[in-house]
Amino acid sequence: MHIDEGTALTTDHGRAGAQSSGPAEPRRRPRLEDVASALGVSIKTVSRALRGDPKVRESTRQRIVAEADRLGVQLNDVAAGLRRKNQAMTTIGVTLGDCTNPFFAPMLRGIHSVATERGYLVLTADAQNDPELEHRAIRSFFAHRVAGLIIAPVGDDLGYLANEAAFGSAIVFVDSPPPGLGESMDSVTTTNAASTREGVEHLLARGHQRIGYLGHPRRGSGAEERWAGYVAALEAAGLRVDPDLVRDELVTEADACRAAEDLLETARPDAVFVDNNRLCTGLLQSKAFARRRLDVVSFDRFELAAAFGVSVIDSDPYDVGRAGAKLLFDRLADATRPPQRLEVPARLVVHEDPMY
Amino acid sequence: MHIDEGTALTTDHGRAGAQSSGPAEPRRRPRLEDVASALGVSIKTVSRALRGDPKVRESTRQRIVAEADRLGVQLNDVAAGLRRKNQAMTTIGVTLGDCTNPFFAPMLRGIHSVATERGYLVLTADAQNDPELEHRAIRSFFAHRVAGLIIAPVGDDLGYLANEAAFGSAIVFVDSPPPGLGESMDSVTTTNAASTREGVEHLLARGHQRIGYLGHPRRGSGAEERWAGYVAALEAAGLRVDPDLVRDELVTEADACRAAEDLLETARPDAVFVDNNRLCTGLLQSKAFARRRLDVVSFDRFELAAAFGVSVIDSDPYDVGRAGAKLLFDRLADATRPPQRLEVPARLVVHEDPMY
DNA sequence: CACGTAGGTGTCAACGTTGACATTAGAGTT
DNA sequence: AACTCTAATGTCAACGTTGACACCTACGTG
Repeated sequence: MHIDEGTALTTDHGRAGAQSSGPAEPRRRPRLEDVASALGVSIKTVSRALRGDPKVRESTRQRIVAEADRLGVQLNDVAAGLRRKNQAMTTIGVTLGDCTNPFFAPMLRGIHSVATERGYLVLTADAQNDPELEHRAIRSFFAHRVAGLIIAPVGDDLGYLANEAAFGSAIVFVDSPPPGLGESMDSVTTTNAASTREGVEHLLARGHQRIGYLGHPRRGSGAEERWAGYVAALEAAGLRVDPDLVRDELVTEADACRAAEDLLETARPDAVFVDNNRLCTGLLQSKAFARRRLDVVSFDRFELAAAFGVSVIDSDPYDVGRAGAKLLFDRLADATRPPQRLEVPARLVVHEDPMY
Repeated sequence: MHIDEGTALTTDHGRAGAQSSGPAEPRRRPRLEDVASALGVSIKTVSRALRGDPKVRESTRQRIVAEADRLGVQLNDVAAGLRRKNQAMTTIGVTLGDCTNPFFAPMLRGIHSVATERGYLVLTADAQNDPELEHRAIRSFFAHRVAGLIIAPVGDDLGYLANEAAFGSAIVFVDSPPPGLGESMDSVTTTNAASTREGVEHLLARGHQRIGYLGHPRRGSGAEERWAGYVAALEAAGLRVDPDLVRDELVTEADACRAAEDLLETARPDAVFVDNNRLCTGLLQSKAFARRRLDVVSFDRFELAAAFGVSVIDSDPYDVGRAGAKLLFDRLADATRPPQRLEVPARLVVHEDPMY
């Protein structure tokens, strides 16, 4: 690629030695100094002007901004980062246990929205449900000197983070509280137990007595709390938990699909509560469900729940994301305040089967 | 800030100076120098050892790695970035037109997978279908000195990127070719026309003649090509395009839902082709569809397509992501090669309505 | 008029790392 | 013994920015 004079646009600041044989020598990015020398001011003044420091005469500021625009000069965040306390970049890291979970996309959007407001960028990592990948991603994030971290954890011991927090990095957990870190960190979870109970009570109120349960492993992600909500609802209604109606330790959609075939065939529930959206979509894809549609309540929203008439317990993931990000920036602003544990309320969204 | 001797590591890192009045003074992160002085070698040697430079005696390397581990020293990517050509970080940026589109999550995973292999991190931005946000995100990315950029564009003139490419940044477009940049950049798209034609022919083969069309605006995202595929299939079958069967300029799910109500009620198609997944989920949520389920083929996969018996044209987004990321790193490795336009083949995945 | 004050601007030395080049020690060669 | 060669290590000056602090001017104020 040969860069000819016309490429310039904002202006041409071609590096003179045009007869250089080799091709594609990339141009050097313009820096503060280019503006400074063009205008006969110091680099420092340019720096100040571009960052909106008020200690610059308005007329100077305008000249500088104009020239910077003309040259296409933009502050180098990397260099600026190096100068900051802790060398922190204006970047936050987000690790997702599984980025294809439909819960996470809107959550990420919530995080983005807050980060953008504050002028931060978002690094993402997809742990693919593997604690080892999660750990590696987090290490990389710190090597990049993120200002903070939002973690939807998959590992069950993140003790190694305690270290990092001591270096001034803010850390917030979303979706599930900090495994292996006691109460010492900020987190955003949702009303797992109460909302599950509400969901199961909804099914009871519709006259169902035999309510199946599909759940993921009890550790992490509030699975215990959701289970507790299920138990509580049944007990309050004077019903016993029937182990035949329960399938847990399910992880993938395929697990849930298989479990659903089995559950619906053998235990014949009137209705089913599902502990998260991934498992619910598994259920919906089972032949047994297609044959005999029954009332379902799922934790977590998913696309098309309405079209299936599946009621969901929706802990608005966008809000979870925003709340998590806000918590992060608050902690960044004040490292001393006590750890916060936020609970975003989840609400039951009832959907009727559109096919009656 | 007072750095005390015991700063050590993975273990108990009580910040000793307990009597310090102000709380939470973060410790200083250990650096190469800490290892160097602990071992009586130069910083440079530590740098070499930690980066795997072979010009270090094996025994020295081991001592250094061990000590670095003990102290929790990790290379500072920010500082290293500053030293690199173009000050590029080991980071790539990804802008998504709409991060909640189910197409993008697996694509992002594909990008992550390649980036991780190469030791790069991924910055994401969500343009929310707003060209202005897209532009701002891209500017921020460059301020952070990303090595390269993967763009699923929403804006219809990204001419401002030409500049950046000249500074040595690699840029790849996914999903839709570079608007306003001619043929000058790498891109990954899919077989829009051919696969659409295949999808429509599938509907024709099932005996349908009146095939509705729901589509998004013709500019961008291969909408034109998809439309062309629809037209070609009909014409090949000796059918005319009936304008009553076509609804386009649809953007949101709600648009599609409304359009579907109208289309199904008034024009009474036998089957429908939908131009993307977002619109398809809109269709599926319409009352008209719930009442009268008909054969549907949609471009782009979405969760639960199988459960609805909707056939999809699946341009495996994971592969698109991987291909895009590979293109990016290839360009980073060789800026001079001619721009590549990759087409990932999309294949028709037929699903039968599970309810018969 | 000496003196403080505030508003602009500049100088200098970092930040943590690495490229270029210098140095040293030891082994091998004549 | 004088030499070359190589492997291993070190020194120094960047990279582009900003914090700390110095300076200079103009403008009160007593």
